[in-house]
Amino acid sequence: MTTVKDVAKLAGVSTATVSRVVNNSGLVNKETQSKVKSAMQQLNYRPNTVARALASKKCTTLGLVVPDVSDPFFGQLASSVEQITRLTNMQLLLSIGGQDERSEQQAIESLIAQNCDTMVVHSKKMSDETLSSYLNELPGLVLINRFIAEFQSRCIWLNNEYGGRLAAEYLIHKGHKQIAIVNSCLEIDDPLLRKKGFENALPSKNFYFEATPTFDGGEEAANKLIEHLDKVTAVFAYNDAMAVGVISKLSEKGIRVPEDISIIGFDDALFARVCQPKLTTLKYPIDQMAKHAALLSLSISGSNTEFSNLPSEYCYQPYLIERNSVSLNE
Amino acid sequence: MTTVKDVAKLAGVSTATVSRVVNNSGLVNKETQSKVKSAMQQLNYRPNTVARALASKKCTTLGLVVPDVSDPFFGQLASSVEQITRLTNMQLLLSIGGQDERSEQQAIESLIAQNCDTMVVHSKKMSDETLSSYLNELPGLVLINRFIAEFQSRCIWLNNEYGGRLAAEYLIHKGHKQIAIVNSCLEIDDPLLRKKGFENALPSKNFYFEATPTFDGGEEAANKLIEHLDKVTAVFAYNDAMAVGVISKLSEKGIRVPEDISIIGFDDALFARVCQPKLTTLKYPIDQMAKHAALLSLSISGSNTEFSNLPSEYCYQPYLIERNSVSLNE
DNA sequence: GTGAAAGCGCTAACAG
DNA sequence: CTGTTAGCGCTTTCAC
Repeated sequence: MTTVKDVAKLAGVSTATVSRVVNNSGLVNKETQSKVKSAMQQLNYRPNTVARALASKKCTTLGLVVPDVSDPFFGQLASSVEQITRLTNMQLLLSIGGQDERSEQQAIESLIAQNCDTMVVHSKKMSDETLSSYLNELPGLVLINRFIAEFQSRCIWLNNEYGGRLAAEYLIHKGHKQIAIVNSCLEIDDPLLRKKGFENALPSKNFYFEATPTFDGGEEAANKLIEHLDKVTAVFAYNDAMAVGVISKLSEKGIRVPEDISIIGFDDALFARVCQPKLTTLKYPIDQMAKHAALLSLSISGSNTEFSNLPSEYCYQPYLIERNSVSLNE
Repeated sequence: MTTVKDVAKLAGVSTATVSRVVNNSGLVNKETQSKVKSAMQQLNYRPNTVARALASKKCTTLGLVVPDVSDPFFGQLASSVEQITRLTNMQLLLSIGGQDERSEQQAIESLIAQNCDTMVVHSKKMSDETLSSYLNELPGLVLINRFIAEFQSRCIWLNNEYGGRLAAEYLIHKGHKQIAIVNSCLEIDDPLLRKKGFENALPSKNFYFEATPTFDGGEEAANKLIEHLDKVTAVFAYNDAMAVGVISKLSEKGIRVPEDISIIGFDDALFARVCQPKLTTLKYPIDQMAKHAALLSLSISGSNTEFSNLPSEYCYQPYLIERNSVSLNE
C-alpha cells in the first residue's frame, strides 16, 4: 500500500503538498503539481478514505437502514439512494434493520460506530421516543416512510390516507359499492391510514380482512374472502404482493379478475406489471422519495452543498396507475 | 463524541487500559476493568470503528459489488451476504457495478479506497485480465457467478451447462420434442452454457430466440415465437422473468400455459411462485452461494477464523422445482 | 497489570 | 506557494 509519504518522497515534496494536490485545495505551483501527479501515477497511489475521514473529521459514507434488502421495494429504495451516493462520491453503508426494535437499533448503532453522520433510515419498529433520541443525537439522520411531528423537516413520507381515498374514489367511479379491504396486519400506521382514507370516501359497510402483507398473506385473505363473494364486487389490497396473492388464489378457484371481481393494489411494484391481468394500483413513488431523503441528509449534514434546490414538499402523494384488473360494475 | 481519552480520564487509567478492556485483550485487573466499564457506560462511549481499523490495520467492512440492487436476484444476494456480515460484526459496503466495465472498476476502486480488504464481487463486464489483476492485488477478493481458472479457489459459480441439460431432460421426460429456447442476448457466458447443456441433451433442431433477460424481453421473444406455435410444444426460458413475459404475452393472445404450451424457467425468483400458472423452474441457489462467498472471503482475508468448515465444493448445481407450467405431451 | 509513547494515513493550521 | 507540526481516535510495542 502506497501512502502520501511514498508519494512525497518520490516527488521530493512534503506530505502536505501531496495532500493539497489530492484535494485540489488550490495554491500549488503547476510544476510541483505535475511532479506530484506523476509520482502518484507511478506508485498507483490511492488515497485512504478512512484515514482521510479520521483526519478531516468529514465523513464520506452514507448509511442506509432498511428492514430487508431482499424485498424488491427496499431494493428499489436502496438502489435510488445508491444513485445519489455515487453522484456525490460517497460510499453506501447498508445496515439491515430486520424485524424488531432491537435489531433496528443495532443497525443504527453500527453506523454510528462507523462514524457515519449522514444516514437515511426506514424504521417501523422503533418507538417514537428512541427514534427521537437518535434524531437528536444525529443531526444528519433523515427518516423515510415515517412521520414524527417534532422532526418533520427530517421526514420524507407518503400520504397513505390519501392513497386509501384515491382507491375508494376510483372503485366508486367504476360503479363498485360492495368492497373488501385486504389489509396488512402489521402494527404500523400505514395500513390504518389507508383504511381510514378508504372508509372516509366509502363509509358503507365494507368487508375487512387482515393478513401479512405478502403474496401468501394475500392468498390467505382470499380464502376467507371467497365465502363472501356474492356480496363483493371489488377488493382494495394493502399492496401489490397481497393483490397478486388474492388473484392467484381466486383464479385457482375459477374466479376471474376482472370479469368476476375487480382488484386494486398499492405500490406499483414489479409484480404489478408482471401478473395476469396487469394490476391497477396506486403508485408509491419510492424512487423519488429515496433520492430526496438521501439528498436531504447530505445537505443537512453538510456533506454536500451542490444540491441545494431540493423539493420543498416532504409528503409525497400516491397516484393511480390504471391497468386492467378493475372492470366497470353496472 | 466521547473518546478513549474521556473514558480513561474518568476511570483514572491510561488509554491503553481502556483499549484493553474494549478489546477484551485479557490481562486487566478485575477492578480496573469494572471501573473502566462503568466509565464507558456513564459516558455512553462507542468505540470508533474507523479509527480502530486505521490503528490496527484490520478491516471491519466487507465490500459487495453487484450490478443492480433493485433486481430481486441481487437483492437476495445482498441480503445473504448481509446475514454473514451481521454474524461476524462486519459492516456491509455496497457498491453498484452497473452496466459497463468502467463502472464495475470504479465500484471496486471505491472499496479499495475504503481500505476494504474482504470483498465479494459479481462482475460480468470486466475482462478476465483486469479482474485477474484485482484478484492478484486483493487476496480477500472472491468472485461470485464467475469462473476464472487460475483463481478457482476464489470463485463460487453455478453449473449453467448442467442446468440447461436438466431442463432438456425434464422436457423430454414429459414427452416434448419440439422446443423453443428463449435465451438472454447479453454477452456473457451463462446463456451460452445453458444453451449448450440443453442442446447436448436434445440435439434435434430447436427454435431459438434471443432478447434481454427481462419480462419485456420475454414478451418480445413471445411475439416471434407465436409464428411457430404449431411446431413448438414447450419453451425453455433463460430466466423466470423472461418466462413470465412469455406467459403474459401468450395468454394475451389466448394461448394457455400449460394446456397449449409448456414452459420452464430458471432462477426460482419471486416471480416463479407468483405467476399464473406457477412456474416450473431450475433453482439457482444464490442464497447459499452468496453466504459461501462471503464466508470464503472472510476466511481468506483472515478477518474471521470461526467459520473454517466451509463447503469444499465451489461449483453449485441447479435443481428442478416442479410446479405446473409444464404438461405431459403425448 | 498498567502506562508512556509511537504511529496508522491523512489533514490543517501556522509559519515562512 | 510550501514545509513543519500537531493531531484525528485508537492500538500496540516496550518498559516499569
